[in-house]
Amino acid sequence: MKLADVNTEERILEAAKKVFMKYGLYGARMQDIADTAGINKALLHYYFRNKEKLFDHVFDGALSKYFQQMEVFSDKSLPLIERINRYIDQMIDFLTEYPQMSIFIIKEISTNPELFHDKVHKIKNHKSTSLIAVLKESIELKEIPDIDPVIFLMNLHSLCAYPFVASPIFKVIIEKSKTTWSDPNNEKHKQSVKEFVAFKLSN
Amino acid sequence: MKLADVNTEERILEAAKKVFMKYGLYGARMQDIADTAGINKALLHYYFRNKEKLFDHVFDGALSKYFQQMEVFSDKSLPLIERINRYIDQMIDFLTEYPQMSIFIIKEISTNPELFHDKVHKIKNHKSTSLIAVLKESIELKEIPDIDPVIFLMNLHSLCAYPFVASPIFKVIIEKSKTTWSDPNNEKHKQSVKEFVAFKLSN
DNA sequence: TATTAGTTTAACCATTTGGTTAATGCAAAA
DNA sequence: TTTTGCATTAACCAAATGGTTAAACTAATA
Repeated sequence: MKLADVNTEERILEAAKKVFMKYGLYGARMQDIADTAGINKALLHYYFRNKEKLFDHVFDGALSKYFQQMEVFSDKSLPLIERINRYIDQMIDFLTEYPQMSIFIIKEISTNPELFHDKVHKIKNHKSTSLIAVLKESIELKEIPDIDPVIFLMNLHSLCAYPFVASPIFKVIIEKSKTTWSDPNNEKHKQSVKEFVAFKLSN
Repeated sequence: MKLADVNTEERILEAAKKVFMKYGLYGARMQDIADTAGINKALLHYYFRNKEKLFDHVFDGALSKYFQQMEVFSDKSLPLIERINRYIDQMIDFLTEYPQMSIFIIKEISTNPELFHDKVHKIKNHKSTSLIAVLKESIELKEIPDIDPVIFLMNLHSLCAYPFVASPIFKVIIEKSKTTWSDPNNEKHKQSVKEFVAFKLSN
């Protein structure tokens, strides 16, 4: 394969990301993707065969990157709270760079829940589950208070991700309340999540 | 207008809700909506003129209901923490009844951010802003600690809404961690959010 | 019973859609 | 230079799409 090929394929993928992220699988138009990539529409089929396969490619990549942010939970060289704080830093930085990523995943899961179930089992580096196991273990060892690991996990994810997901709603609320608010405020965001962690996990 | 008319219009709206919530404005098909409602497709145009107007009707309704959950923030007969706790109870109950509601709003905002900006200014019962004002006032009166009202608001909404938004992701994580988790767990959810509030707002 | 007004239907329309096909272009190898 | 294999293009296709139209239906009124 020549350099031009790599270029065309990548251009298609970048364009597809943009269009699928905005319109979803069913709302996106192949001609739009071709226009965005600056290529002839037939090339989409030449390189990716059909709309669904192109979407799969994009969605699988997004899922993979998303779950990668949770791998730090398995890093046994770090104490528990440090792993969680690393996750907070990492996830918030990741979502700052790709603000639409969470929304995209959530959107498509909402439309095709069964499909998601299949896909997520194909992700090999699936370390997202380990936080619950690690929390359970630490609870048994009395290193942390007896909390509900599932609730903690949900709260942690919620605090990290939802401000990005609901960003336009918050902007309007803030605007209407005549509050000045500089955007982005990652350090404040990270700090507030870490405070929550400290509150829940300190003896 | 006869009863049959009210019936047809309502049937269309219920069907449109289902289809728009799943596929969004651009992914939804008018024939699908008609099939779901059990009517002839031309009736969609007879009653709602075109796809966009039908969508507007559904989306405006959703937005309105969503923001209604925040009206309790303005209830001056209640102390601050009670208002917030009422909001927590209310919002979580609301999202339990309409689990797709947040996702729907977030999805459509993500696709059409400008449109949302216009629409949200038309909502009359717009009391969502008042929590920030109330928090500021209470901070000045030294009734609560000096917190960042915007961060607090974002965290509050995050903790309430995101578990519903990301429900399929959590289900997979929980399943993979071999944890038993009974669904729905509203009381635990509410309690954990209220604990957060108490943590942030107690002197 | 005939008329009227509103509701519903089936057929139709122009455009769009995802995908196919054959010809052409391009670069590398023989 | 010719051949080969891959990449790209423009035209095409059948079906789907949102929307329109006129006829038929229905119930209420005169």
